[in-house]
Amino acid sequence: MSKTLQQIDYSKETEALARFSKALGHPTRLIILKYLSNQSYCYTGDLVDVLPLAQSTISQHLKELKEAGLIDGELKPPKVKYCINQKNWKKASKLFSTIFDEDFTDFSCC
Amino acid sequence: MSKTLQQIDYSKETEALARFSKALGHPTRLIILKYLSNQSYCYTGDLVDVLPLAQSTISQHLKELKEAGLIDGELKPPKVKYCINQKNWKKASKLFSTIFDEDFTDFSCC
DNA sequence: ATTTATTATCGTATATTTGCGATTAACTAT
DNA sequence: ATAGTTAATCGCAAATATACGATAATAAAT
Repeated sequence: MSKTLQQIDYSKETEALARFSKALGHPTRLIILKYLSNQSYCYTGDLVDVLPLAQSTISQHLKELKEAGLIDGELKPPKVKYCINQKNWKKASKLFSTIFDEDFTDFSCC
Repeated sequence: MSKTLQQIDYSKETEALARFSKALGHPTRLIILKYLSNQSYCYTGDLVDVLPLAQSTISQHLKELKEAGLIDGELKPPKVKYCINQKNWKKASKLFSTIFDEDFTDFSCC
């Protein structure tokens, strides 16, 4: 009686929220986003100067944030200028709001 | 010139937010939390009935949510009654709010 | 003491993530 | 054309995550 599996069809919203959450699920990436918000934009090299991680590692984290849609990269040769993707950031914000809404989970319980 | 590494000392808040995010970073766990919020509580078996996943897999996801502090489990032999951990849920809510605050990232950019 | 019901844990396989150094690619400037 | 600067990608290793079936644990009820 194996409960076959793979693919479960999650809703678009669930998929999206999981994606965003996963991207936020590493301290380094949170630091990057925080830095990015303070500076409004930054280059890869700025982060390499700030973080005690190899350039390749930081580049990888940036890639993940970009693939999750949370940041954009713009070519400014020979640099790359990163900034937060406002559209998706708002989308993420809304999705997290629904989760943490009062009536999502305000129960007397256990 | 290796940028030694491991351990980076992230702030408590960053660690906590990463932890919560990671726990939310899988669709199945979001479904579980959603279910849990609709029912206010549930047993493992309820989820096994609902989700197309093996009992052991679901138990594992519950464990992760529990270890992240997002849910509590109470023994009601032979069942286990799960519910959302309101205290940590609020904590998570606040942490995510700080991230998605207006002034965290509302810039003209790129 | 045995059986039943429920759930956690173990062992395993596979996939993904995280990190590194080395290399390549892209574009400037000489 | 060559050299310089910056960042992405490749290849690798180690750790973690995700799924499963099988087994163990827990407590109730017979």
